[in-house]
Amino acid sequence: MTALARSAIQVGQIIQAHRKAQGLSQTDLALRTGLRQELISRIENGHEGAKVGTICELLAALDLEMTIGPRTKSSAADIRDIF
Amino acid sequence: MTALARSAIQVGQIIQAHRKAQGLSQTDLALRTGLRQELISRIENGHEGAKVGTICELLAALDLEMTIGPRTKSSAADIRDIF
DNA sequence: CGGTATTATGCGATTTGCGGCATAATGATT
DNA sequence: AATCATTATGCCGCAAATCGCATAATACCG
Repeated sequence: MTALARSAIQVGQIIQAHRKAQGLSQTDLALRTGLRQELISRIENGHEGAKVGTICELLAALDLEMTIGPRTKSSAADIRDIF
Repeated sequence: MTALARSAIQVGQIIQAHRKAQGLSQTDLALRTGLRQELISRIENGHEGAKVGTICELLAALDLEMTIGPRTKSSAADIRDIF
């Protein structure tokens, strides 16, 4: 459900996965965000230098959010360790 | 422990909080990352257009990581709901 | 196969990030 | 208050992101 994003490549993959899961085209996302389809394409393919603001807009349009916390190896397996 | 970051401003606040918590100055962080103190200052103050790569470097230097998932209201309280 | 939607890519133009340096503003310590 | 550490700001220059448009490549469907 919640995915790790330590690089731009991972960010792109996550965005693409959720966009597809919601049945949206890059153009749809572009219309929602005011960005351009070409840019979204590049970002989904791991564009290293995308801006934070741009990413946030995309995430918001996809009803996603970003969280920041201490580094962990896995993401779901050791939730148990919290308790 | 893990904080929500829906905007560049929040990203900056989180970075600043963790930097201080680790007893580091902006200059210290700059040395670790190869970035400049001035840039870190601007990012901590919510620089909208910072690059994703730059943010990732800062997070890594602070032993933090970013995760992306569906939007939720609270962050810790309803972890219980997962089970 | 043919046509259409979707995604990827190249390019010129404009905007903007970031390096780099200087310095102002703020904060802490004595 | 004076000094020193830390953080914030302004400006220049270069590199790069984004725009905007065109179009190629690919996938989808009848």
